[in-house]
Amino acid sequence: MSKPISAAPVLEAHKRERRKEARPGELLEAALDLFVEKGYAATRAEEVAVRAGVSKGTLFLYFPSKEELFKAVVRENLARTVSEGASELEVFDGPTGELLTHMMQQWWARYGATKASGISKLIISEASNFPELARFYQEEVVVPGTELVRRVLQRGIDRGEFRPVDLHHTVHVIMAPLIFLVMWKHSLAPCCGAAAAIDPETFIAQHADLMVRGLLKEPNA
Amino acid sequence: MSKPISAAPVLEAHKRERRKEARPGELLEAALDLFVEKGYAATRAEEVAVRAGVSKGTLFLYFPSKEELFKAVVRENLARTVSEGASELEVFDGPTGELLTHMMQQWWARYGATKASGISKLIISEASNFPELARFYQEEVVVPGTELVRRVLQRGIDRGEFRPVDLHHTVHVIMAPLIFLVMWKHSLAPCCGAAAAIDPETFIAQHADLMVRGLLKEPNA
Amino acid sequence: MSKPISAAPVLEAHKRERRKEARPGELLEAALDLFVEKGYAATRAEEVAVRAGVSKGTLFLYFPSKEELFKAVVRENLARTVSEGASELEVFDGPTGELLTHMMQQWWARYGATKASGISKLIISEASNFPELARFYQEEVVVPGTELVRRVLQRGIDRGEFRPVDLHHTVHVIMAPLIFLVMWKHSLAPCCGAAAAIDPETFIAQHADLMVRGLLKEPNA
Amino acid sequence: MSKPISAAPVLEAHKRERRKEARPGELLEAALDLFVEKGYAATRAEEVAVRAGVSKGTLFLYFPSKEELFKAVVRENLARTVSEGASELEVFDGPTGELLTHMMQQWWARYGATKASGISKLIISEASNFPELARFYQEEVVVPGTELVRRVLQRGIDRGEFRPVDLHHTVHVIMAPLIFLVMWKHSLAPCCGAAAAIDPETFIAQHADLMVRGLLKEPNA
DNA sequence: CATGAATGAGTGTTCATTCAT
DNA sequence: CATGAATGAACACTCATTCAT
Repeated sequence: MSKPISAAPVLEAHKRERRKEARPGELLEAALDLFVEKGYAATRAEEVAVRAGVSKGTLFLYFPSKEELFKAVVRENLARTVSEGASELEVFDGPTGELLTHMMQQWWARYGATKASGISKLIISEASNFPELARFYQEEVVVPGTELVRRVLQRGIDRGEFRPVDLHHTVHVIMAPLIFLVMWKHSLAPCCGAAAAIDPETFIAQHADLMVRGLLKEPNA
Repeated sequence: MSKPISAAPVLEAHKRERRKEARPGELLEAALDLFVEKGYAATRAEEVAVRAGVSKGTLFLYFPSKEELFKAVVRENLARTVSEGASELEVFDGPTGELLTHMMQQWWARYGATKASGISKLIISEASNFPELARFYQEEVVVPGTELVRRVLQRGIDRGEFRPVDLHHTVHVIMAPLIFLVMWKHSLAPCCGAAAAIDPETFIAQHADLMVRGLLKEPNA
Repeated sequence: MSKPISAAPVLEAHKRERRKEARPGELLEAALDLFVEKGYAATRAEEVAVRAGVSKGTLFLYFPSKEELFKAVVRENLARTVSEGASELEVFDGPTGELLTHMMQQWWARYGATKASGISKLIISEASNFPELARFYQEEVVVPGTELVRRVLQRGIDRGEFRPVDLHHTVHVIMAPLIFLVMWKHSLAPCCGAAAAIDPETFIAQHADLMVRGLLKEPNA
Repeated sequence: MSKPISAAPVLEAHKRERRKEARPGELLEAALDLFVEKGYAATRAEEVAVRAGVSKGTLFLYFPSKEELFKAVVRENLARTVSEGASELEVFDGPTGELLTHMMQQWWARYGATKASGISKLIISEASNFPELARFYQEEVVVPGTELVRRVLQRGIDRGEFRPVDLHHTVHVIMAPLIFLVMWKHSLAPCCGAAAAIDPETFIAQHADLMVRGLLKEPNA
């Protein structure tokens, strides 16, 4: 009952730190982790707060509702994605097949391999519950992404490297395995044994190789 | 079969001629629809019951819990998928490129285009919350499916039609756009405008064409 | 730890009684009690449920929200009030002073003295938080009530018993002490000592006497 | 008073020339407004602080809790009310009917019409949740107020102007419409259309006229 | 067997109150 | 003294599950 006269630093767990600037970011990161890991519904607001090192109340200090938090997570992580690869296209000077291969590898390295790729899985999983977000994703990510690939294909055709193809569907055929890879990584990959494991780099290399061979006018090499 | 001559209310009999043995099936169908459309968490047990035309209590008479209902939905629909295409491979006698193309088209017609494809979306969306199901799906669907494709590829290589390739990853590259198509159909497709719409048959045709061209030793014809 | 082999009737508290018909009424009554006693905000939904002998969930089975419960309580109890005194006016044949006195006494006996009068206090206390209800009360209770009194005054004037007066304000002057009585009963009365207590019947008698004397052309008797 | 010749930001000084001693008063005023307008529970502490132009923390620097703030608001405003009309009675020399009428008009002008009258509404609305305040109000306001009116009535009777009446209840009958007027002003008045509006001065004049006529021995004039 | 009224643990959200700065 | 970021107890409401009928 009597306090020990120990001089030990009793550093309290709850420091009530004050750092308004950092909080939203910390919360968004925690939320991204949990939403990706467990899905929107299975993630409790308090969990997010705790993982971010704050109390439940603090979460609602920065985001008016769980739904808004979710939307913020999506917007935050999509912003980075958009228009990163566009610059590659402009400066590249080699054969289009190499450009296409390079861009796919870059996409994986810069997005697919990162935690942020979880939001693609998230959007697709929760699309029906958040149609507004689905449309947002469609317009802000899918459309620009498709457009980018379309321009690469057009470049190949214009330069006489690629056969003329149904641009619209070919674009999706090129992107589909990339999206698949992200979905896989965030769903079945953690559950399936090492035997069935997919190595992303090899997978993309193989996909790129097949695509380019299929597109080239003269697949001689 | 013969009507009783009693004056008792006979109206009821007509309204519900539902055979009781069909109950579980009707519940599973209703559940599949709703789980696919809204996800596991966002689907309420009562909704399923109502759509199946029974009361809430009846649902729990056949399935001990919502979770078990979910698992049953998955197991039920997985059964249909497995081992349908195997027979095609045995009897087919033409070039492997045509076989591959044919099998992809059949897969879409018999599975992808049906409501049952929703369980692929379901599994992938809920994998982290139901790892047991994910593993089940992996073993019962993914592994046999990949095995099937692998054998087709092997056939092409053995017959000297296809180049020798990294079988493991090529198999996934071939399947990825199919899975993508299913996910797309059950997530973003309902939200995106007609302009960005994907026509499954064309998409698969284009995919198959590119794959086969990429695989063939002599892609002349 | 071991159960006694007593044969005593263990009648369980939670009988899970099934009586859908009665529930809304029971809940409304419990809610009326508590809202009147503690106000809208200070009354917890679960309290209402418990007092009605059901669980929290059951309350929301019958009323979609606490606010709707509140509105239902108001509507339920106001329905009785309206248009009860109208009939008196039609059949009465004596002097208008007596009619007025009689109606005031009846109003107290049939409404003021009952638990339902608490909703008048409720409305007035919560008017700013439920403007919709305030308007409802204004239109459904205040307006018809004033109209009734106005007709009584007009009768007195038409028959040459009362002086011609400012009808609009006189009506309110007549009703004000009645409303006051209800407010008093549900606010300060429970707190003030017996010395300051107001006897409703005497209060109304005195009020009626003064009013009638003030209205009569020839206050001789 | 003289500006420093420094180049330092001087803008701040102008914006907030608020003297610190005035804080509690400003908080009480803001609180009175909000409590009257929205009730105790529906008024958030931060709202009060914001309206008073200070931060949330400052409020709790001056008042240990929301409840104490509420009590302070009541006590503060009750002080003004008490013992204002007593002096009138002493010096007035005319007929008691005129005195009574005059006092009622004065009460409205000096209390009823002011924001302070809101506390009467407040007390009555929250009496059950703050019985201590109710008793306080009863003793400090109601009892002295009643006593004052009683003395006026007694004066009228003693001077042979008024009939002998039941003093206790008559006093309340006289005060009731005044209290009603205050309640009305702070509850239904803001919601009801102009048609049903009550003009306080006319209302009080009519009430006074009827009272005096009802009390006078010879209501001839 | 089937029903649907009833339950209560669980979750999102609010807000009075605290305290490091 | 003043601030406002942080807290956490409290409450409205949901929904899977139970069980008397």
